Amino acid sequence: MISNASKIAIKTLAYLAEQVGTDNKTRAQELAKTLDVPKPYLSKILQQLAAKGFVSSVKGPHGGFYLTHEQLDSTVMSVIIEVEGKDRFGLCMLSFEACNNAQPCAIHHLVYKEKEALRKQFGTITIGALN
Amino acid sequence: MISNASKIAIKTLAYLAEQVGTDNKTRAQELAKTLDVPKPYLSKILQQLAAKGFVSSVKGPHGGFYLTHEQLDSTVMSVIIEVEGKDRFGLCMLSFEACNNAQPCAIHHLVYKEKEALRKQFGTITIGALN
DNA sequence: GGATAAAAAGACATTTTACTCGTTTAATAT
DNA sequence: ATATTAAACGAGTAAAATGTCTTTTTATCC
Repeated sequence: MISNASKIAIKTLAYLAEQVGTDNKTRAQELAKTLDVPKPYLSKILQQLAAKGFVSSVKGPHGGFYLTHEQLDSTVMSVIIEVEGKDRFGLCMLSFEACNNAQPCAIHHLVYKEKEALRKQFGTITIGALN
Repeated sequence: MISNASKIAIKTLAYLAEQVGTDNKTRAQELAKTLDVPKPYLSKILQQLAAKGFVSSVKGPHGGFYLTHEQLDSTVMSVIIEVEGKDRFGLCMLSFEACNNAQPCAIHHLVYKEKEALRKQFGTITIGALN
């Protein structure tokens, strides 16, 4: 229901959230091993997230990735949207432009409650609140 | 949340369901135009569905696609699974093998209710009950 | 300042999904 | 029977998602 890149992003940020306070940075190498995802792909995603301020990083010896307290407050939804470039949960499941309660697609009434609920959940929960 | 092929399949079957009783077959040409989807792609999907008995077809002049009364009873879920080859809604959103209430992933408790609800909706609703 | 460690950057490869096209097969009407 | 119509089949193309590799930059330690 979300892309692989989103999954990796969420897993990684959830893991880094647990490390906040320990004054530890975590290398991409280690993250990849711990989370069992390909390191180069993970790195690419982390770069994108770092560029947009969702995660912090330092280069060089003893460098790595970490989260500030402020970064714990990003919502999971904002992370997904950054990674995927769009809000899957806001779109009509059959891709009708103007699908709504008044002009519903064939499955609108079947799914809109759940879709809205997921949207609200992801829009409310923060990285820091995971786990 | 579902593939484009699934969307096309659902739209098409929903449309054909409306035609049941009129003794009309609908050509791929016409379906493509009405539903505004590429005809060759639609044809391919319909072939797959026809091979598995989700839709009926006749070749030649005045041929086309149609649904029998029995075919109205296929669930939307079974159509999605046929087209996509898997059940997206049954899988963990973070792709953890053994994700469940006892051993939840980082977002399990955030989404499992909605995921189960969608699964139930799609598993219950039939093509004939759409619209 | 030089060696080293680690992220950043960007080009490249693979896989999956989406979509197209040309030919064959089968049904119908005449 | 033959022409016509429309689905079936199969190969091929395009785009997006996924994943890899190499080089460059930056920070740190000595």
